[in-house]
Amino acid sequence: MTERLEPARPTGLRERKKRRTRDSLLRVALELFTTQGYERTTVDEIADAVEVSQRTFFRYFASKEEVAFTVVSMVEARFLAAVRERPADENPLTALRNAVTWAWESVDEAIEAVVPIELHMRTYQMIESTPALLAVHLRRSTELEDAIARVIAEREGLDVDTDLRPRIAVAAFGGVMRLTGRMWGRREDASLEAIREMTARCLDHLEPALGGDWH
Amino acid sequence: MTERLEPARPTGLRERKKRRTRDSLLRVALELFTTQGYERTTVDEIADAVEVSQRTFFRYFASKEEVAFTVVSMVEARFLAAVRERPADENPLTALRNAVTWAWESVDEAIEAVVPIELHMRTYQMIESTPALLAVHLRRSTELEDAIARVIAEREGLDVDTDLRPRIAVAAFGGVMRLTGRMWGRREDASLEAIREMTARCLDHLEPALGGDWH
DNA sequence: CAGGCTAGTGACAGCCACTGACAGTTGACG
DNA sequence: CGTCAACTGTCAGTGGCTGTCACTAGCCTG
Repeated sequence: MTERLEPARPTGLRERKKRRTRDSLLRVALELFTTQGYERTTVDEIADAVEVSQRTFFRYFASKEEVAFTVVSMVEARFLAAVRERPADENPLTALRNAVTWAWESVDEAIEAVVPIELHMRTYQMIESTPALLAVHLRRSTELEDAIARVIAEREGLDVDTDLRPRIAVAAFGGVMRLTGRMWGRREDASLEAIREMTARCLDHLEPALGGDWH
Repeated sequence: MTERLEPARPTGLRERKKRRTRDSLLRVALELFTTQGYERTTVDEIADAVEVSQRTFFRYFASKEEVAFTVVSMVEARFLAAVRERPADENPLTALRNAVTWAWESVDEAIEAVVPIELHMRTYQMIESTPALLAVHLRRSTELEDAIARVIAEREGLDVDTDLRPRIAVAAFGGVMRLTGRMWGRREDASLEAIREMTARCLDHLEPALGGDWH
């Protein structure tokens, strides 16, 4: 959750070199993951392609998994920040809704600053379709939701641990976000308009879905 | 999801022997996991304690993870079955609610047939507090929720893939179930009455949590 | 700008989860 | 009782990941 939103500008020669190897590792890894599959890609392979030792790979990324989630992390951090900055007079669900709308509007450039968007989209699909990664993705999502629930609770002056509403609302909201994220990864219709409309439609279904009779 | 609810009665000597080693592996593994921690327990250790080869361990359990989730799987399967058997005239949320109530009433004996309940409770806590296992647990939970959503959709004569309400309702419900499960694992107050009351209270909060104003 | 300091690296050795291949053992069953 | 198939052990190997240690190259101070 304590994630840099933007990569810091490098200063010295050393820093720049580090940044370059890191970028290379990231890009090559995602490229290999998405073309051959996550499990069928070995860390050695990635390291070889970038011409560093396997050991060096692990100095940049704590695990093979971590590479896969690097970009996702950035996007999540942006969303969390967006929620934090919503004016206090919006009610919870509205704030979340506006935050997600804002986030969607600016994802593209944010991502492109690190890797080609198209590569990230393929990565997202890969995460969703690789059991081991999906599991981690879900855990990360709940961590994010937890952070959001805290923000919401604070906005409303409630205690997250006693009042269930923040967590419940955020959990429901999180479900919608994962759904739209998946759609975006598939890009069946990935225009901003479509995503926004989709998100709105899902959210509109939330309340009625919990009502008594569906007919 | 295609899980035996009850362990089948063994017939021959061979079968019985198999069952015994499996039981031993399971019990010893959970015991070690919960006392030393999951990561600090090696498969060799488990195998040695049961006096079989490591290879044999992997013939009974596909992975180290799988052992940890053996009992959880059983409980989940029971719940799913309970949902399936709810009379068709109950509305979705009521059906889920009654299913979970029924499930809670009979978990204890069901578990005790395989391992001491107290061991399972410790296991559950361990799962929740071990990141790698928590991740898997969440993925498994969504798989279960997916199955439940299908059942609900069918009851209501809806198509899960077009109508969002089943999934949304189940997602929200799933959140509540995980919450109560966690509480039960901790056994702050684990009486059936307390759990049932807790579940009911959570469910009552669902609708209001999604409403506009919380004040 | 020389020379020391240190971050970053490669090479190597080792742990552990997991898998395939092959051979030995032991219940099942005619 | 003998044969067959199931179950198991052994062994060798792969891949993720970590510790150690020596070395090099950027950095900084005098």
